[in-house]
Amino acid sequence: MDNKMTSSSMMVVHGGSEMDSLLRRQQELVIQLRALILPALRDSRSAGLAVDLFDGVIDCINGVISRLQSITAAGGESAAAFVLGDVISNGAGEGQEEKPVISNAGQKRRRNNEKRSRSLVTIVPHYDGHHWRKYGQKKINGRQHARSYYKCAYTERNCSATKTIQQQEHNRTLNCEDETPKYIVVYYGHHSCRDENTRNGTNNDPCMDLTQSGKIAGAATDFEKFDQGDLDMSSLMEVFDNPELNWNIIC
DNA sequence: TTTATTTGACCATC
DNA sequence: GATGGTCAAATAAA
Repeated sequence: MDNKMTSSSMMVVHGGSEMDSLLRRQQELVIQLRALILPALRDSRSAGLAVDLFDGVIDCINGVISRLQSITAAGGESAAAFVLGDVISNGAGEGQEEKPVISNAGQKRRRNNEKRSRSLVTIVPHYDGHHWRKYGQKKINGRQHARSYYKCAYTERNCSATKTIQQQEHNRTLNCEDETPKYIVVYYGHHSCRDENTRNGTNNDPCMDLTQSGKIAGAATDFEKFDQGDLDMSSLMEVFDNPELNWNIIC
């Protein structure tokens, strides 16, 4: 995937911050690959398996980053300032500081950022293997595009997972000159509906049912763009190598 | 008729 | 008071 990765393991001892950046880069690439592959998986079982695998890889990377942080902190070396599990640190928070919410009182309150699981930038924000229902849209102060709010379509299963999608603004000063719209997707909470199916020993995950519903939050148009038949690695690499797609996450 | 989306209002937090 | 997150009625689409 990235040739730079092959030599990264040699930098652990003396290059903590460099290792950080390499790991972050690896994590970004995995997340991008996840966003690319999931739309092409028509079979819901395959999509579910792919989500599990990708999440497992991402979690492993997070674990390594966490270990590395603790090592560099103990050694007095300044670790790179990034948020674990958050690919686009600072940017994903929309300028908000990560402050814990103390009170649980009241139905409507600002989101508890501690619930945030992960975030990413993708050109296919609706394809993450889950079935979402849009429940709101808000114009965010200082933002060109409105933010959309989604929750898991299976809230009757006590699934509390939510996500927000916001189109990323063009920033030509930072080498983002392509016209392909990108979206910042921030995930919150946890898919308990998925756990339920896992416990039952089935793969019939309603969250993963990408093919049966044609109304997955604006998915149809995006799916047509990316459903080009079976994937093969050579063509996949061509996509990544395509400068027009500009796979840089942090712009 | 059912289901999903839109949108204004409400509420919590800053 | 400003802002962001959520609710719920109205509306649109299948």
